[in-house]
Amino acid sequence: MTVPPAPSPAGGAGAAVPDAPGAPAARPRAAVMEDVAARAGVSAMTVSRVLNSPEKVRPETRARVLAAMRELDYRPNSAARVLVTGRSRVLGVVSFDTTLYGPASTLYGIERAARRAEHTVSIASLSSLTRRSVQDGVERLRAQSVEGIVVIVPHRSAAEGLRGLPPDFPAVVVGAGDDLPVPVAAVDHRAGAARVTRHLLSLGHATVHHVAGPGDWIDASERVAGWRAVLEAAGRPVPEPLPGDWSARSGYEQGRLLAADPEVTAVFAANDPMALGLLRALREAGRRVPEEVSVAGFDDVPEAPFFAPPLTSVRQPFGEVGRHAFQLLMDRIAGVQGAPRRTVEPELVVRESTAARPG
Amino acid sequence: MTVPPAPSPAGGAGAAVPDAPGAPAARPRAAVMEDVAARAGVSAMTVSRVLNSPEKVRPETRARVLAAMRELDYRPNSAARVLVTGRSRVLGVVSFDTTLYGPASTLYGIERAARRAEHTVSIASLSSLTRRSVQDGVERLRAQSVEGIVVIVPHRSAAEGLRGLPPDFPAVVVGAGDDLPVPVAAVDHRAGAARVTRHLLSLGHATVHHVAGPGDWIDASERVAGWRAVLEAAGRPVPEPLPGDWSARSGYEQGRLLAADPEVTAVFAANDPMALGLLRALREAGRRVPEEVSVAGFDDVPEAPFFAPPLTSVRQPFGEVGRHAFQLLMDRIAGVQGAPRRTVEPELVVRESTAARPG
DNA sequence: CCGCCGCGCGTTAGCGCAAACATCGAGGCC
DNA sequence: GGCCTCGATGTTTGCGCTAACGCGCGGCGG
Repeated sequence: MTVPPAPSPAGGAGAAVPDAPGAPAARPRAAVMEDVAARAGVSAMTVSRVLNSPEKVRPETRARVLAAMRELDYRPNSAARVLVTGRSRVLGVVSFDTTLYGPASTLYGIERAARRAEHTVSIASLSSLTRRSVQDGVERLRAQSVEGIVVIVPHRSAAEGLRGLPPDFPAVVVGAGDDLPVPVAAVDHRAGAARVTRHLLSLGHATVHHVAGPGDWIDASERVAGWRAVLEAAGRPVPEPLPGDWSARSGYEQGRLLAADPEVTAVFAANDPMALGLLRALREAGRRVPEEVSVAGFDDVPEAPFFAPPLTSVRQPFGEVGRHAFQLLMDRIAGVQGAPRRTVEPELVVRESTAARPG
Repeated sequence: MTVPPAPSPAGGAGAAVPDAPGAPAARPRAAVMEDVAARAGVSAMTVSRVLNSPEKVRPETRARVLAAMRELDYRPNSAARVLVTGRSRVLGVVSFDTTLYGPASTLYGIERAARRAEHTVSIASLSSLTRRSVQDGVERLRAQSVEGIVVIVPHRSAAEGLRGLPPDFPAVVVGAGDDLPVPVAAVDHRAGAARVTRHLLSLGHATVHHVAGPGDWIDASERVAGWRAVLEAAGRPVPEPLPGDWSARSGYEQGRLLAADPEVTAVFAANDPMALGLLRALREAGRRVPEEVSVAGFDDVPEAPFFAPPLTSVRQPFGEVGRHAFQLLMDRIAGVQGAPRRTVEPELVVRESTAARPG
């Protein structure tokens, strides 16, 4: 590819043409704006304009410049541009474990939204859930000159870690508490939990047991709150929620306890992996689902329809949350004040793991 | 030019002290090196040295400078630094769907390794698997001045999309074919598939059926190859592999076909979600696992031990692969030539979904 | 007592780009 | 037809930082 090496004897200048015909060439320095300008016979400023406000350049000139860019395989130096404009078009995402379905999906949604808006995403994952660790993650990203940050850490530590942030630094939180001075994009976990609990009650169950997520995760406590509210409103006994850690294993362990209690006819697990563990424990204990015990989860992971039995769950629109988070962040960067909250409703998906109460 | 607009009547200096006591303060411009220098009573160069080669600055001076930094909440402008040094300490990761367990885990491994080496990670996900799309992802990252790129796209399109890359651009591929001119970090899928196939044969099965991943995914074809090789070496019939798309649904659909065939006593699914679908199909068809049919998966997702029954699978050390990818990339950036290949062996994890052949 | 060395710090220059202003020619207007 | 406008391009400047070199001063050998 690429046209002749020498731009011109007159325009001499020529810094670096990619593939010199002669020798093996010791890494020809990448073309810069000046090189393009020389080749197109214009000034560097015109090249810059072609990039940033093409309508201000006569079509003919523009074409010459674009051709020169192509020929030299020119790519703008983002560092220089950021230095002078102060805008990096990069945003940071702080997350805990991007291996979990929820965070991974949200991250994915953010990234897609960012891509559409011609931004890129840098990530910082945390090795622990402490105030310090969150601060550190934010710091790592700020050091990279990101324009703003999305924090996907639905954990108390996020709120704490964010307190120190300068109030004008653009940050958005996904799914965290309501006492924060930053915009929040969230799923209404409380409504989702309420919905699934009501569903179970409507099937005739006297009450619903709950295997909760870790208490310091905000999602987890919201789900507990939604579940509890429905039980209380219905005047049903509220069993002590059993603590889990989101893992299938913890669901399994709590499931063994629950399976031993013949009173238990309906269990709501705070996420799908725990529900899966629960299903295994019940099966091992010889308690049939849903004939003897109904089980519901939360998240609606893609595999939920294939559990044994297919799992009733609450579908979280992670992609949408990601988009909202991105949009809130862009608004914030654009100078919109305040701490708005965009909440989306999750959807109950009823499958075969829940059924009428036995007897 | 330069030098303080108002260095000091006293120690006054102050370009931008974060919290001016007076008015609401219209966003006090962030402190720059010159501000720190003024406050510490040194030149900007000394401030720079404190950051980059502290041993060249007398401890006393260094302490003054550090104090000034803290007082001004100074943070170096990365764009300026990148502009002048040419090094960004950012690397890019191109991935397809970071929602899938494998890519997500690998990304996570890379990010952890990068963090330890004080690098950050930018991501670019692809909306489709085509040569163009991969090129585009790479391009987006290059435009951000990343120092190198890891491509987690174990798909034919990755190889194609990478061909156009300048040979000296640092790039590393995770788990893709061996005809690439770039370093590769991979799991030995072939060995893993062979291992699980041998395991099934050793249980007395006459042959092993296979639900494969999409043919254009390199992992998928490697697994087919490993499975096929073992069957052929053992002189067993090689059934036509059934095509899946990695999803539980596709495993389910192929499982319905397999369940209808009484000859089928052992099935190896190319990943765990498909194995899960398979399990459901067999269950629905009344074929018991493992008594009548043995099922094995690949990946060993954290939930696999809680499937019904707990799934025999092949554990992929994604974290290790991520670390290798990062290391290869760093070597490459440091100038190491060649296209080395770091392969890790996956491990067979036997659980209850596989058992001796019936009868 | 002179010259040399090297430590510790300062000065200069320039990375690549875009904002702000300058320039220049072609019309339009009365 | 002089003057003003306006569109298209050029020139200057500086974003914040670090590489490269310069300089003064104290110590040390002869």
